[in-house]
Amino acid sequence: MSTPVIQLCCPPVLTGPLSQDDAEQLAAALRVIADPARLRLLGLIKNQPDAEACTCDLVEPLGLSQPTVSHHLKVLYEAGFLEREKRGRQTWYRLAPDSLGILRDALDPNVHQRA
Amino acid sequence: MSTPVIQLCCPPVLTGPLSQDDAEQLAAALRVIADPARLRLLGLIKNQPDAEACTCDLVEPLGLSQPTVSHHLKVLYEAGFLEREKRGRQTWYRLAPDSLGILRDALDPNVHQRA
DNA sequence: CTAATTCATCGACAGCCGTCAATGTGTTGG
DNA sequence: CCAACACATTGACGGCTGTCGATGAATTAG
Repeated sequence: MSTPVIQLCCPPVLTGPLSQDDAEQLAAALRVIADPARLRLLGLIKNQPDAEACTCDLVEPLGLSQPTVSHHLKVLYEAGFLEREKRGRQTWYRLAPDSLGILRDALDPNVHQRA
Repeated sequence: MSTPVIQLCCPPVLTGPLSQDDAEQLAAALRVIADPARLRLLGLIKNQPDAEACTCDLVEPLGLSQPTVSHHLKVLYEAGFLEREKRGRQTWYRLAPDSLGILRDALDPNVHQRA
């Protein structure tokens, strides 16, 4: 029932004028990672042993309350940037493959081809 | 006196845990383009004759008021995504070279190298 | 069964931001 | 000069969202 913002959502920005719908979808995806806490979460998880982390590993490094960390993890998960797996009483998060890559490609690969 | 958000601002997200400052700078840059109107502006300007446009060319395609368009152009300009030139009574905007490229590179070029 | 642990959810608050109408500033045309 | 034009700025409003404390739900340990 989640709403994967990152999923075939992102036409290139500069190859042509964006439609209103395309622009809104891409903006929504960008808004998810346009937050310091969420950017740090991605880096923290990626550089953990086995490239995965449970919530408790992330609260202290971020310096935010546990509910706030949980909130950010949910936003990232529902947008498709993270995968989630419950093991016992903890929840483990991993990076979803290629989610950032889709966004990166939307920021036009052909920036060097000047007009 | 502007504050060019895009200028050596963006360490890669995934190569290591981001510091609080780095995360805030990158988030600030992303927040500038995490808006449908501003994304559409970039595409509109780029695909105009000579890849430049004055404000009056952009108001109607965007479907927003002239003050709002002016506001978005100012945000994009001050962040370093647009160049500005006054000619007579109109103001012309062009894409700043490689501004999007810097952001794109910050979204980790090595997404495919899994852990 | 009970207590402790881990995480998610809820409700509330404050600050940020996109939007517009109204107005101001500078430039061109007659 | 004066009127018209192009654009920027101001002030105000409404909605969104990041944050937290308090609480709830699920799992494990004893």
